[in-house]
Amino acid sequence: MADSAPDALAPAEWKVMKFVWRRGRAAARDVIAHAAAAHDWRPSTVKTLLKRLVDKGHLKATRVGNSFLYEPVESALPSLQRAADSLLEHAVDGLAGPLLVHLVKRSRLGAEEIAELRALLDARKGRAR
Amino acid sequence: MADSAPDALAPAEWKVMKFVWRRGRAAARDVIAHAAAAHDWRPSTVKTLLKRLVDKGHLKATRVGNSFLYEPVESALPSLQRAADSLLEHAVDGLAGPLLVHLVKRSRLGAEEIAELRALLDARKGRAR
DNA sequence: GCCGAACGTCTACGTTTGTAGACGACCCGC
DNA sequence: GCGGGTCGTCTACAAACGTAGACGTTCGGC
Repeated sequence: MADSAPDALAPAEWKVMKFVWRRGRAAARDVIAHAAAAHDWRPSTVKTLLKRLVDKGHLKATRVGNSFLYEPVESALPSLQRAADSLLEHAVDGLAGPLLVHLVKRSRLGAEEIAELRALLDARKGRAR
Repeated sequence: MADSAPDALAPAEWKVMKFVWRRGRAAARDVIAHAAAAHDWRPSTVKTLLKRLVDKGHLKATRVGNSFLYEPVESALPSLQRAADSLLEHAVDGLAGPLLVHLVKRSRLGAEEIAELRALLDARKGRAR
């Protein structure tokens, strides 16, 4: 059974993870500085979140000197996909379509991504369902 | 101003709302029966959730006899869209694309919806961003 | 007109989340 | 070698969530 999917992220945890994912890895001080500016969080708040994220298995902490270097255990995509899956589970009836339309409208997509999605839809077309 | 978006739904609340959305409206007894079968919830649990949903403004309760008839204040789509928006906010970097790809793969779409999405992507194509 | 079944409300309690202070350990510069 | 600053841990507490029992009210059937 292995460890499989870690616990889902709470909103405040997403914010921390998002920062660490962007950096690749970060020291507490970086996260603290960012969170102070972006969310007006006190250092203690960030420390607590970092610890919880390590406990939950989302971050790996490697000792460096007197402190830790935090890095994501997995890339952002799997977590996003799991969140997306649970979103889809909530889509009643035939709302998956309108929901996708909404998402596409709201997304900033590059030309390549648009092409990829089009290709995917074309492949789906024949054997829809 | 006005009342605007109600609070976000918690996981257990989504389950209740999903049922009510499908029915259009429902009496407590219907929800209780469904939840007992689907989630093994005690009647009290469902009653509490129904009350919280009414308090949060997701359900409207109209007295009918000795009980209430519950119906959604808004259709499922707006709630789903709000959930989708918060999902997109978590999408770091250029992950919106892969995320959409994942969603399209996981979704059961009809031919018409596929056509609509394709048209949308075509329109996006030129002035991709 | 009374009784039982069903309904909604109140209360409860453990867990998770958001937010944060206190404190002891430790490393680096002087 | 010492002191100051930084780090992580422990503790705290309110609010939200998940789950549920107790209870008073009330509607419908007999």
